[in-house]
Amino acid sequence: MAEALTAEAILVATEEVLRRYGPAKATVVDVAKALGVSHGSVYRHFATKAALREAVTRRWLSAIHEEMTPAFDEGLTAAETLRAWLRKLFENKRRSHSEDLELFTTYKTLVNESSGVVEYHLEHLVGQLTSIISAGVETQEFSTDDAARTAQAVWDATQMFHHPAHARQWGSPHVEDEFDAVVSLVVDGLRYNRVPSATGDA
Amino acid sequence: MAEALTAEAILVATEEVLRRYGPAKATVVDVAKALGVSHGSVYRHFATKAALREAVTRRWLSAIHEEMTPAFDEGLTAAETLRAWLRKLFENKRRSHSEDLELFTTYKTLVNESSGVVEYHLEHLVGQLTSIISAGVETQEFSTDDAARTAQAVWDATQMFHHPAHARQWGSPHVEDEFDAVVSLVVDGLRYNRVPSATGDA
DNA sequence: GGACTGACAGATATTGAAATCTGTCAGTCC
DNA sequence: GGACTGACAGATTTCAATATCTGTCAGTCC
Repeated sequence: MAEALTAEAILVATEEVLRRYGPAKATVVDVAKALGVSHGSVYRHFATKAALREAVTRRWLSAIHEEMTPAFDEGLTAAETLRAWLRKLFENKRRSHSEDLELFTTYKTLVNESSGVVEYHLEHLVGQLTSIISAGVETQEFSTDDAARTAQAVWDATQMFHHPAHARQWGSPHVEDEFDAVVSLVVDGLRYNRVPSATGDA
Repeated sequence: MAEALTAEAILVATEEVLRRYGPAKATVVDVAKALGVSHGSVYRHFATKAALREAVTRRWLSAIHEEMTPAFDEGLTAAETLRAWLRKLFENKRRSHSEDLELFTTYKTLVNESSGVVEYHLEHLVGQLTSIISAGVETQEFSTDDAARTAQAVWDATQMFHHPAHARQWGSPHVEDEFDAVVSLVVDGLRYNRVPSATGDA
């Protein structure tokens, strides 16, 4: 008798099937075939096809979490840490988009299917941003009375460079400059050493 | 004999047909039927179906241009003018999205079909932003060495509040707060009265 | 007895023949 | 003679039959 069928093995096989056939064509029967079992066996580990896909999505997103965990290098200012984090996120997205567009599209589809998982993922990343900003507030480099709210604002302001809806622009020769311009604008907005404006706005 | 068939009349009829049937079902034959002419007549004014749709798109976008022309009220600071302009854009988009989702979706489809028209539209709006920012630089309220580049950055940073890909979030109870947070962050980034940061970032 | 199979019902997707649409143009009508 | 028509060819879409897939479960096999 072969090794026992594990959830892990099913997830690996599902990823492979998704990669080969794409999200529209990948079936539970294909996954079972790839594993050399009947498709009924797959259902002993995952209640539905949707649950199986969601597990794959969760797996993929948690890899991003690890990859993105911010490095608080002692020699770096908060602005540098923030800039590096945003750049790493952008580079990762852009690379996976340009190097394997098909797979990128596949995961985009999966992610759209399970909004709950995405929400958690986004909260996690904004949480990482919050910790970077909080560290900057601690050293009086940044100023904000609500780090979480400001982190969300930084996230929102940089959507162009991580939200897949904007992926088409990632190939443009101007993106690089636009990224720098937006990040600079945002970092300037965060800075502490600012004299109160003479003409405050409502 | 009835009035002569004009391009204008065809555009109006096309808008109506698009509204009723949606972009997928609206045909040139439908437009001709609505006008009481043969579909061959429509082709005397528009070379292809795509050209007809593009003309409708152009018409719709230029209405937005007029609506968005910024009001340089003497009593307002540049920050207030900028904030008001961004808010008006957001409110318009949000309203047309919530009040007639079907029509909003229809125009989203049309816009995706003719990328050239959109590019011009975006350039026009960023141009309006540029004039607002330039005015702020003139009064020393804002600081930038390249108003056009900065305007593009402001546009990019506020994508969440005007790009249709983010429309789903416009219904969330948090959007209002997120809009304020992003705009405040951006306006802070633009301000002139800033002491050079002690620890500049690379 | 617990992991697995495979046949099954209802739901979903595929396919190809028939219908409709796009774009053209010779001909009709003031 | 210029605005318009309507029949036409090729491209696209629709629709219904057919095939495949999802999820279940009674039964098989160590």
